[in-house]
Amino acid sequence: MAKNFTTRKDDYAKWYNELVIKADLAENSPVRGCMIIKPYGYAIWENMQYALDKKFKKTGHRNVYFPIFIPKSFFSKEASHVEGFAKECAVVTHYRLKNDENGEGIVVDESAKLEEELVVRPTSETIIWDTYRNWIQSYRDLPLLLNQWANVVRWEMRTRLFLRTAEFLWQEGHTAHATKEEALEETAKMLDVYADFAEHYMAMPVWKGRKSESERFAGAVDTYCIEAMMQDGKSLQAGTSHFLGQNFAKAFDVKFLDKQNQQQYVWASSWGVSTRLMGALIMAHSDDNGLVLPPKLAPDQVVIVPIYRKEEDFEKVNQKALEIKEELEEKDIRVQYDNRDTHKPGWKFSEYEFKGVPVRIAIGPKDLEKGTVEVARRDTLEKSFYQATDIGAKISHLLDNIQQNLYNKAMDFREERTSTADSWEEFKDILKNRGGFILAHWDGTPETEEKIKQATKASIRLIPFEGYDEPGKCVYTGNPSKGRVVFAKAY
RNA sequence: CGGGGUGUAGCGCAGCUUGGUUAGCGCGCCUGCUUUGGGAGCAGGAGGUCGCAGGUUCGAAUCCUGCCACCCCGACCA
Repeated sequence: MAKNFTTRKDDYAKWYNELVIKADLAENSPVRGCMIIKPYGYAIWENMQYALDKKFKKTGHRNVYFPIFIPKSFFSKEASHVEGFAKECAVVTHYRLKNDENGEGIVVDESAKLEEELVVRPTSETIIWDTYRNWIQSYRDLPLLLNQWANVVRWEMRTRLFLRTAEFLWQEGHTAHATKEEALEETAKMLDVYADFAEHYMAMPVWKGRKSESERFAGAVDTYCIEAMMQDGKSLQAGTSHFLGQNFAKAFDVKFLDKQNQQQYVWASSWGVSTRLMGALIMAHSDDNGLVLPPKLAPDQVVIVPIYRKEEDFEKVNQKALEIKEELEEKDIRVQYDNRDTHKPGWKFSEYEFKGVPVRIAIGPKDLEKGTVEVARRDTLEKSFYQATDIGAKISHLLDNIQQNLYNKAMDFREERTSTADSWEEFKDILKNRGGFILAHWDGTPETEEKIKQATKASIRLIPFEGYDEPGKCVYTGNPSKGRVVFAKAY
């Protein structure tokens, strides 16, 4: 049991904050709103990156890198895009510092003012589409399927580690296509990639759908998203994929000659996931004993702790532990053998439990006599003894089992906390007493959406692609509705 | 930017109301011995511009003024 650790029931927000700090994932930086991602947290992010990057490559994308600075004038070219991001942009205005003449230390050198101010990218559509103009002339240049891993800055008022920070890490895909159909297909395909990643790697079930007009990306024609339920019943947008139509092509004059020798504007998509996924991962599975990580993303899948009293015990235990480590590594299991004598076993147990290592193996003199090892799984906190023979296959199987169990648990939780509401009273009652997702009819107007949000703080998280399109009456106005949408309070 | 709160050792805090020896406590850290199957015990030790600046006073962590920083709750957002 972790010491001085807030429980979820006690204060969910505090539980999250403490978990991030105490599990050594990240900490606040000297710069307000920015975070320092620590080695353990970064290792998880690297595992996410690696898995996603493979999927991007497999679907035909290649990586590029565009500058962090964007000329201010680029931003004004797509009207709704500027409007969406203008309020949260950091701007570089000078390029030199100097010693203050009055001895007040280093100051900005006013004489070194930039001719054109540079915006620190909040997203890269503008600079990328300005460049695509030169890269695309013919239908033979299409499709152009590129992605970049980068940092972006959005000057947020209130921040929380991983969930919302002024600077965050992400990946942004930017694709160009000859036809609308192709661009739409790409938008849907990449959402599927995200959903697949969320479910199979993060062990986190997600809803797929489209955003309402008010939640749409600034500059997009349509925004698709995946939404996951956190353990407090709130929804977290885990990934977005945008159909940009010809908006950016027109703003940046990106045209190509088709087979009929006709000039046409290019069709576009963009899509991204960020370090926010770290927040999602933490809140999807962790418990009052600390972090719980799915084996596929855990930096260490197994930790081996040796138990001994005397030096001669250690030599024997150590030898066996090294054998087991090797057997596990042969099965491509990421394993850490912690034979430090600076910490006691009990301390190590607590430490790795708090850090969410999926499986712990303890080996002591008694195990050597019996030919066993003690195996503890983090997800259920169960301990059992395994015969040490063929340990690699057994643990490999156990890791698969844990991965699946985490998914099932998250899915059960989501199902249990998903309701349908057919009246306004019912809608309010569910939000107040149960929270979670509510499937309800909506008349399709931004006005109603806004009123519901004002009244309940719940917003439309997504409009499902399929399966919920039977007509009905809006839960708020009673006006005709084309189908149910998903309402929830959101991060 | 509105409302609330906090700045004292690496971290978490007490002390401030009612000014007065050398500023304390817990965790962590260092040394030694004993320990090691769920966060060890004992002994010794290191570590402080009390957020910053000014003022009141014989004397300020403590009282007064100004400033700064950070956190929480709102408005904005992936």
